[in-house]
Amino acid sequence: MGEIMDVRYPVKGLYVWFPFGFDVRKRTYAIIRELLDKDHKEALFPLLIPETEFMKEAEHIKGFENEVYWVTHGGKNELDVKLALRPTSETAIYPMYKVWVRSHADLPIKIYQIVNTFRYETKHTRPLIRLREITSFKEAHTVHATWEEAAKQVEEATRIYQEFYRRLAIPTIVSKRPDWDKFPGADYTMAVDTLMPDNKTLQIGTAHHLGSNFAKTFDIKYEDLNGEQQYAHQTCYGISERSIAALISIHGDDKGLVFPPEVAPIQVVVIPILFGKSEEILKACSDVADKLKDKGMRVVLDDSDERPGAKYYKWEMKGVPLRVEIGPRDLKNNAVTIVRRDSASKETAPLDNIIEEIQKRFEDIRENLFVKAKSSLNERIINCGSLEEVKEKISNGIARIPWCGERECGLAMEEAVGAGILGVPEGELGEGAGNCPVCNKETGNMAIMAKTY
RNA sequence: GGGGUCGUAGGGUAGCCUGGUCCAUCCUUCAUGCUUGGGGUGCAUGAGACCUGAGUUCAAAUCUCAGCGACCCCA
Repeated sequence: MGEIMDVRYPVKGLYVWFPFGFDVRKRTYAIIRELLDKDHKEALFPLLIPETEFMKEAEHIKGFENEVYWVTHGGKNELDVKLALRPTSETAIYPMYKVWVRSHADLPIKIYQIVNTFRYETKHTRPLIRLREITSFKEAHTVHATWEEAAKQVEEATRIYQEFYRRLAIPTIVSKRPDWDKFPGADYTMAVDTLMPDNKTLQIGTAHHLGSNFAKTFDIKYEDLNGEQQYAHQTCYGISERSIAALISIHGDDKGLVFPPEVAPIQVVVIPILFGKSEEILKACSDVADKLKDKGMRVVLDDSDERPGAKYYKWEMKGVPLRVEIGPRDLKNNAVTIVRRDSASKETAPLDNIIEEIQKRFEDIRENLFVKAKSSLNERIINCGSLEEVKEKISNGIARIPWCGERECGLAMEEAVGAGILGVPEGELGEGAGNCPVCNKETGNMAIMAKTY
């Protein structure tokens, strides 16, 4: 973490991206952009939202009004209409959607933006996870003709997010949030969670079906094929720098950062092993570095005069996926020594074939990181038969337990355990057989519970 | 929401209880030179700090109050 953010900024909940961390952010967000750009357009809406728009949707207001920052003055003059710093952009975007949407031919609209948002968090703030300025909020807002199309888009959103996280080698669980935990103003919320090393889950993506709730308050209507005015149906879905919190925490180890090659600011470090002065070895090292750079790899040649061991620690801490060492022994064999950050394995590879040797390992590393993280997550999903058992084991991971789906039962479960219900996960994880621990009704739904960030 | 602990160089700390011995300790870091070189080389020299404000006092890193900030526990 010390490499990524500077936590010394003198305002609570605001942090500074170091250039190194920003580099990781840039490469991470390039992936989400790549995935979204296939089917979305990127746009940019204002940071300031007039109170008159912000206060239109009752549920939405209830959900956010306690954490809104207000701009009340322009210079010394008090503003007639206060301006909110967006806590999220529905109320900035939807007045424009009202203007933009006229006919069924205008639909669907799929727009995203990557912006900062502000929330006056009263709980403990932490870098990348709970912020007063979310610096990297990727929010998408879509408009559709029908509820069903919007529902499909929510599915598409969670699919995109899972693909995104797979690229980062982060395993995820997708579940439908319980009704009491959905986005304010939504019909329902799908959430993407992952499990952190301390056994708490981190919500790293959400997708909300807004129905026509916002369309009604913001008067977003289209003329259908029959010439009738219809309310539009909407979705929104978001990802933040929590994705980077997960990236760092899940792969990192006691030696420091570990990055999948795709997002690593430095992918290869070349370290010469010198005895006395050796032009020959330095030359071989810079040749290798140049060769890799020509292939577009991000390479550093560390020819500083620290001892090799000191360099190893330094670059390991920075999460460089591969280290290439060249010493007299290697040179004699026309070879290099390649050390992997993810597995610490030390291998000898032929110098002539260096590019392929490196590329092959990049792919292995991403795969290995994902497999490792996935099995670590799976090992910490604990099947439980009773609430007592959940309570006992919840600090060891994610508890899986039957739940009838009723609100009263769910709230009672959360109360009894002192942890949240994430929801009923998609796929096998959410399917099973048993009895709800509260009402004892038979059910095929398995809920997951966890301590959350 | 409630309770608690804390703030000393870039990072980690000693000193605070019992005010003066402190132009503030040690480790790390950084700079320079020599030395060294397949997992944190050694030596020398040097650089760098008492969160902010008010108060008590002859005297404040140390005591009091407030602000800002950090961390922990409980709901």
